[in-house]
Order: sequence, then structure tokens, then C-alpha cells
Amino acid sequence: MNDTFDPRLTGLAQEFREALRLGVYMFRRLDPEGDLTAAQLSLLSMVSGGGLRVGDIAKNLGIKVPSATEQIIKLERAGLVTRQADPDDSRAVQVAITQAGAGAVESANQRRNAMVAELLQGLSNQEIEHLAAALPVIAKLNSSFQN
Amino acid sequence: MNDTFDPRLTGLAQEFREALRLGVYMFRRLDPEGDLTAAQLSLLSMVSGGGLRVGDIAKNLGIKVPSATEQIIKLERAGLVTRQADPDDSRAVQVAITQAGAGAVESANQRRNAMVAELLQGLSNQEIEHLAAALPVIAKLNSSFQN
DNA sequence: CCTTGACTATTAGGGTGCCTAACTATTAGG
DNA sequence: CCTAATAGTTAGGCACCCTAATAGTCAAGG
Repeated sequence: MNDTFDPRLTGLAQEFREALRLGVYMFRRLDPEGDLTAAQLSLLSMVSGGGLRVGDIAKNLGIKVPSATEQIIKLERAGLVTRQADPDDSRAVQVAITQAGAGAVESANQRRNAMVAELLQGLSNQEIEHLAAALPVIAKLNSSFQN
Repeated sequence: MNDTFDPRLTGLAQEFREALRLGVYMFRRLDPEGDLTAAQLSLLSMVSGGGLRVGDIAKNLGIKVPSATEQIIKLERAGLVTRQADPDDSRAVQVAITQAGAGAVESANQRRNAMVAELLQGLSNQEIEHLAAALPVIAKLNSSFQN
């Protein structure tokens, strides 16, 4: 096993971990007044593009199936999604967003995006470019981390 | 209240929020085998620079005092920190790292940095540059968010 | 002094969100 | 058919955060 790396990478790793910690902080505090928790909004946004099976939702969210089930049941009780047996495979369950769910996603996203956009307004153009360039890199890191 | 923003900012905000969610995921799952949880390592790293009071720790971590107390008690039971009344103000409690605690921080940081560095190795030079340029921006966003 | 109000930390109780293990129901292959 | 694999749910548990209530200490004014 190779555990020696370019020292610059190790330094960047430390810095990246620190940024992750700050990100956790921000993520947690974004729009605490809203009706939807961050986890619920992530799930709802995901199904708002079209019905998905529980397993797909779990995989896309990077959580285990029982954790997805738990959130889905909460959302169903709140009237924001529906659950129906997949006609092609009755083991599977199709989760679809309701009209109320779509409205909730819309307003929650607006509120949160407005809060973040306000933060972003405090950045220079160059800082915004740096941030925008890095976001796909973070997404890529996450997908390689999933494996 | 102004809730209209440059639409590019709103799009970026959406993308940034998604990156935050992914970051939370990575942060939590990094080194799940280690002795320290992510939250404990954050706290321990913080006091490793010198003793701090509970309130300061909570503020620096962005959590409430009772949550900090809870973590500190766990770490104390594990022998990684000590708690002593502040000689200047016996309401306050000084939290200091032990030798075992310092060792735990050291090895946990190494393991986690190695894991992240390995992820970073999968990036191109340009991607690494983009990431490195964005990390200070994230730190800046966080500090303006604190207010 | 000594009381009152502010401050520091802890305790008690609660909630979210994730996990693994065990189970049920369904599908598909030999 | 029967068995193995697959999809989801249920049950139980843990990490980590919160608010409200409490105990102890400090500091300032009467």
C-alpha cells in the first residue's frame, strides 16, 4: 500500500478537509426556519424530475436504503410524495412528487438559493469564478469517493 | 428586503448547495474505521493548539455550549482531553489535550489526509488548481455567514 | 457587605438522520 | 418448482445537535 503522496497534495488535503468542516456548518444552518430539512429537500429535489425507485434514491443520495425509506415515509405523511408499487416489478416502489411537494421544493429552493446568493454577492468576480470552477471538481471527488 | 439577484448567482447558489451536501457526505464518511469521529477530531484539533474554554470551543465549532460539553465529556472519558476549572474564573472550564489526545489527532489527521490525498490524485493538475483556488473562497463565505 | 443580574457550564429531554441486522415479498434461473 | 437474488420495510441503535432548566460564580450598585 502506497501511503506517500506529493506533499503539496497532503497540504491541500488538510485544507480541503477544513473547508469541508466549514461546509458542514453552513449546510446545517441554511434556512433553519423552513418547512423542509436539508435532507428532505435533497430527496424531494431528486424525485421532482420524475418518479424514482427507493433504491435509486438511496444510491443518488449516497445513503442506505432503510435511511431513504425513512425519509420517504416522512415525506409521504406530509403529503409531499406518493409511493406506488412499480407496475413492472411489484417488489419495487415508485416514489413520485405531489403538487404540494413540487411547491415545497420550489419555495424551499428559492429561500435557500436566495440566502446563498446573498452570501455570494460579497465575493469579487474573481472569487466567484474560482468557486464556480471548483464545484464540478468537488462533485467529481465525491463520485470517486463513493466507490 | 431585496430578493432579486443576478440569475448567474442564483444558479451558482444552487450548484454550491449541492456541493455542500456532497461535502457533508464526504466529511462524515471519511475514515469510518478510525477511533475518532469527525466531530471529535474537529474538537480535538481545536484544543491541540492550547487549552480553551468550553464556550470558545462551542463558538469555534459553530455549535451550542451543551453540545460541546457532551463531546468534551466523551473525549475526557477516552482520556484524550482534561477538564480543569479556570484559575482566573472558576465558572469557566479549561479544556486541554492530553498526550494520548495529541497522538490520536496526529494519526487521525494522517489517515484522513492520506485518504483525501488519494482522492486528489485522481484529479488533473488543472482541477487541483481550481480546487486550491476555491478553498479560501469557501472559508471566506463561511466567515461572512457566521454573522 | 450583600443582593441582583449576568455569565459559564452542566443536566435533562428531545429530534434528525444515519447505520446494521433481520424480515417479507417478489422475481428469475436452473 | 425451488432456490438464489433482489427490493423494500421494520426494529433497534448510535452520533450529534438542539432548547429549557439548573447550579455555581462573578461583578457592580445600593
